[in-house]
Amino acid sequence: METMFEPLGYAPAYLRVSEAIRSRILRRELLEGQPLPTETELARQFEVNRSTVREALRKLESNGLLGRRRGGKRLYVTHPTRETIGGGLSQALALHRARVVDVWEALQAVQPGIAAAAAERRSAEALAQLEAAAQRFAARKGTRELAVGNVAAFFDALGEAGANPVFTLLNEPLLRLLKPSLAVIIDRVPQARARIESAQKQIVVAVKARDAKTAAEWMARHVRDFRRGYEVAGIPLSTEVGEDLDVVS
Amino acid sequence: METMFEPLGYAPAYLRVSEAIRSRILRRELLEGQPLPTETELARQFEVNRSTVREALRKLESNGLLGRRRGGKRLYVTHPTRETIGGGLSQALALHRARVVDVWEALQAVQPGIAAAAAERRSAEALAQLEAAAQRFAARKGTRELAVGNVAAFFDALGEAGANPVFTLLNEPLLRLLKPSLAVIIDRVPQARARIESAQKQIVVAVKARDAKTAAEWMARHVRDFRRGYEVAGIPLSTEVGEDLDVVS
DNA sequence: GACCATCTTATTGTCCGACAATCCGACAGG
DNA sequence: CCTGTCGGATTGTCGGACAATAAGATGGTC
Repeated sequence: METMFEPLGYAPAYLRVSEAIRSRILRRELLEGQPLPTETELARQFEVNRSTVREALRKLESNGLLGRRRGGKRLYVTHPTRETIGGGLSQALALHRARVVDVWEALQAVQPGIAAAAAERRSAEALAQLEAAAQRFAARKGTRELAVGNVAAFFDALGEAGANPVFTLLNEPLLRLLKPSLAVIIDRVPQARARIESAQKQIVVAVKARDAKTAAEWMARHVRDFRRGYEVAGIPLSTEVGEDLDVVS
Repeated sequence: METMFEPLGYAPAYLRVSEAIRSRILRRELLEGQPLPTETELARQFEVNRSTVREALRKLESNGLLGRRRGGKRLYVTHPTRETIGGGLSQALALHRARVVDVWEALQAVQPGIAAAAAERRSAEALAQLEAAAQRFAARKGTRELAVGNVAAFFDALGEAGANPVFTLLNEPLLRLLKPSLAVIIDRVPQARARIESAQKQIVVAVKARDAKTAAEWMARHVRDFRRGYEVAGIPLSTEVGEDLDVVS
């Protein structure tokens, strides 16, 4: 027999509490930055034990809906940041055995669109950020790690310039996953830095001129270059992206 | 003054416990499907109180790294599902005030790539799934909600056919966010169903023929059609995608 | 042996009360 | 205005308790 009846949903108290808070945050009845009542107070209002409240809070905390100020004790209403999302998503992708070629393919699909959006809508400040990022990379100073960070910063700035939160949020996990292999490329492929630098320059010019088509084309070329980088560096495309096991909270 | 010193990091016990378990899951020392020791046992091993263990478990649970079987009591090691990720991401996008135009733009960027990947790599079963989804939509029966569900199922099947976990995971939240507005389109635009049906047919043909280029082109057209749908249906593109406030756990 | 009902035990969900560490805000002094 | 001090509030953690129920063992039936 097919499933005729759903199990009648009994939800444990800690879930109901976390749902209650979550829904008020989503409904914007609790605003970002606003401090949450103390645990004791919440326990009083929900008429449950403080331990139960704490379990609910831990859920919301790791969803990025609650957070605390640096070194602080109280919880504040927060919205999930790029980092929160990026951490969760890249963790999930690592577990699903995503390979560098998968991530690269996604990058190839997404980035030209992002570049186009950035060219169309970039503000003056966003453009400045983008130029700054490109220049920081072009300075060529610093370790491999720094260079990789600067590449990521360029993509981030571009995403930001597109003023599309979807792009901004999707960018982060992809870059995070590519970073390790990108570091290898920069190490092993002598001309990598120069090629990246020139691509960034072209993209900046196009974005500055609000030329979406050219921006997208250069970006497509740029991303294709990464793939050649993998080949030249001798990184098998089927390498699994490994989560770096860093703390995500 | 610039930040000269990092705060020396003290992590509360519940965080250290959850990190310890998380890292063993990511390292695949704990395998999917494997049952976790009981709370009491974990408390014994970590030498902390059971309440502390429980807080750690709640975190992992809402990260999708632990879950329980239907109606079950014990926790098992899990990998984050499409739904888990999709829930979190769409919630985040809703909070960041993503608008339908933002989501649409992302769809426009991603979907042609997905269609191309599907055409190149689709297995026989995946193709069958895709055809089934298209036929279910073409049947035209059922409510608006059912139709919307079938549209989403088509995109899902396509993502699956691409055999790229990145695409699979990115697809879900975008569709979830579009669903409500898509429902309005199907309601208000008489020719919507017919246009979707024909686009799906063309895409299926291209995927079947392993013709990546055509698949991508039709998909691009298909997505562009959605935008026209918004206009005809009188949905402002700047409408914020509203999270439906459904339980995500 | 395979299937089923029943019983026992183990485990989870929830509560209570307690206490040390420490963050917060106020307040006084240079 | 910055710095040092102080009391109170709040969090992190602990131990112990108990009801509800899922999981596993037991034994009977075909």
